[in-house]
Amino acid sequence: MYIEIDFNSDEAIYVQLRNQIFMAIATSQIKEGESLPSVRALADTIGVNMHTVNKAYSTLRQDGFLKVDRRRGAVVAIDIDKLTSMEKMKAYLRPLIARGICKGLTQEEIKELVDDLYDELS
Amino acid sequence: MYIEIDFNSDEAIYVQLRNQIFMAIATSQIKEGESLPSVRALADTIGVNMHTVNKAYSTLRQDGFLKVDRRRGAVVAIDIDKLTSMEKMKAYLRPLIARGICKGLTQEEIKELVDDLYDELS
DNA sequence: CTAATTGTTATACCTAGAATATAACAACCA
DNA sequence: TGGTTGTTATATTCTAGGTATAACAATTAG
Repeated sequence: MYIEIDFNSDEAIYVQLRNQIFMAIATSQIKEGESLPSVRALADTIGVNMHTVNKAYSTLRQDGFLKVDRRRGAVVAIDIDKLTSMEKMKAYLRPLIARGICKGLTQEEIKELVDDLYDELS
Repeated sequence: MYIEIDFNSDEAIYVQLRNQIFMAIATSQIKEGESLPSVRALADTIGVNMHTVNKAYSTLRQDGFLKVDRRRGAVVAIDIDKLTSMEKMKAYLRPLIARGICKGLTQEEIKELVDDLYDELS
């Protein structure tokens, strides 16, 4: 798993980490049932504190992307709840779409971006 | 202009404010060339500090949504730069799409959400 | 059995950002 | 002239992010 953190970004490290894990799962670099590195190991390789990685893992567990097993560590286990996922996605999307409309982006242009990203990420 | 702030949200007030102004412009509640309330007036009506509103206005100006005129205040003036807008949108969208793919959302389902939101916001 | 590693929790500390509170400035307008 | 505009400056409080140790029970490897 290739993780790259931008320490000069205004985005929190644990958020960057979370997003990269999203992308790794989406692109099947990590698959359902496979284990992620231990919090200490990953923290060591990317050069951050153990608790920063733990926070990323904890939020991923809470949002239904991981399950933590004593013997296997953090295992990818997606909790599929389409209704909730759609609602969350809609809430996240709303201000972005509004921003795009203000900037004159058309419905088709935005959906082309979705197509591009969907291809890039799966 | 109807602004509603959730003081218990983990989202910064100036970000909520920015997003609601996006939505107000997208839905034509405020139109190109029209003025927004003064920083002091808006701060007073929603019950926050003047600088919080000023920060929202400043970022909107910097991102090309407003222009500030001494005599007319903050005026809606969209700086259209489609290439930059598309790139920004793509960067914002990427982790969201990745998250959706992980949760099993299909390309069509995501584009339906875009359709719904585009209708809702224009 | 022992030693090392696992996730987890707790505590303490530092820093940066968010928000508030005043205050002042020049420019504008009634 | 007096009030309002956007803007800037300074100071304070509070919270979140990140780091640093430390300890715990459970598991695993030697």
